Amino acid sequence: MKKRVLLADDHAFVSWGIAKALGVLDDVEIIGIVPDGIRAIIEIRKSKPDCAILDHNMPGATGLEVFLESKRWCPDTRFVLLTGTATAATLRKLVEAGIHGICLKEGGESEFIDVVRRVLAGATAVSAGAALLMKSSRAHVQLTDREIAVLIAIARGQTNAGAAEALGVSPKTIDTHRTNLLRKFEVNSTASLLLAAVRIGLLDPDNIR
Amino acid sequence: MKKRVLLADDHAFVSWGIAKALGVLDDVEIIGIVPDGIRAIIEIRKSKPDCAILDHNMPGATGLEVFLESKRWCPDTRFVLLTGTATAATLRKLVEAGIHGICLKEGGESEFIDVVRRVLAGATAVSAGAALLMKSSRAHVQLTDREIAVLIAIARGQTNAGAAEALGVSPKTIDTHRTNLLRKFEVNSTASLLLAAVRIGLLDPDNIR
DNA sequence: CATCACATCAGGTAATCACCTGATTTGCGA
DNA sequence: TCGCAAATCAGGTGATTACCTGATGTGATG
Repeated sequence: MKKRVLLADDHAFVSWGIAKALGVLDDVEIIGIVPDGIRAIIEIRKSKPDCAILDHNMPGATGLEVFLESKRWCPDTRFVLLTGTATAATLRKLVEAGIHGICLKEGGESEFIDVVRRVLAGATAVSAGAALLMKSSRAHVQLTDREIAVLIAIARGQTNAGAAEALGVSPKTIDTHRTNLLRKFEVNSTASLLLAAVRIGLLDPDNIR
Repeated sequence: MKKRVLLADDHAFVSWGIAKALGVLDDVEIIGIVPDGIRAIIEIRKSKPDCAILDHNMPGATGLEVFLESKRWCPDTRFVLLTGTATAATLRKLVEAGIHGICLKEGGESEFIDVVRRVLAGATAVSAGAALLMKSSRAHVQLTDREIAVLIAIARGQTNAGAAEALGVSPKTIDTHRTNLLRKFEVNSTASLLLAAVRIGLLDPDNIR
């Protein structure tokens, strides 16, 4: 009985490469290839594959989102994230969420095959590059829920007053959070604050509003 | 005589896929694979390949930069850009600079092979997806040199006064440029301005300072 | 040569931010 | 129960931004 594997990557070229790479594993059968997060969630829930290979940056939903949603419906499916652009923060979230395998595209195809093989065998596997990235990244800024909410409001172009109304608090509260954010990020303007938040993967410029 | 081809992509997994895809072309020989823009420039200049396949987002130098630098030394080398993340503005710059082939990773491997084949035959080729992206992108904001300089100063966290000193003009001039930038981007805060600039690929959050 | 975009700068006003001290409440873990 | 972090808010001050009108010089373009 072959392992049924689903691929999700918005770059068809990469999907093709993944399929080609998995060709060397003779107990693997590709049962589907989808180009975005939404279809990944739908397809995983429908076909309940033994394993899903997910990209992180996809239209519709990120690999992390696909995993969090899908594991509730398919607890037996094993998940491998294969990404080229994830930040250390994202990788940590994935590990905390209990993903089975992580692999960077920086690593070659043999590293990837190795991770998939181990995950299919029931283990968890993190490629060397991904492990290094998580370890080496400097202590990242830790924000509270409220601070993140304020950050997003600011990213939307809201003033203190606007954000206050949106969050149902006093403008002075927003002011406090804003000042705390500036302190945490060690910057001196809201403009730099947003740039710093984008840099560490906390904000996605394409995904505001 | 086989065509000598060089690959440049920071994701070894993708390079592997490219090499695998090019395997179907029996007149192609991969003479090297490099993981960043700097080494791409060095290697192209040294080995003068018949063709170079370049990623756009690489450490060291972008595909565009590699092309601009390399074509001066190797006018006979043909260049193909294969990217997953380029903005329409970047693609337009590449076309203007006279690159021979452009292909998106969204397209499958057959599309890529097709582009490479045509470029090797002496033609120029732009994949369907890339052509669509360049056409469909909304009229992008056109900034003057000075506005870009001010934008970068702001991104560095400078105030009007600081930027004025850095650029050797009056703070009032910075104020004017800033206001014009807000108008051009149709936003109402400097914070949103920077986010918008990042979104269209004008600012790289990882590359400030 | 007239026009137009670009860059420069001034003066002014209202809004907003940046930063401070200080205080209260809530909930969680030692 | 004793902190302690998080979230809430006030009052205040000075810096900075946002936006306006208007002016000048310059270089390109038709």
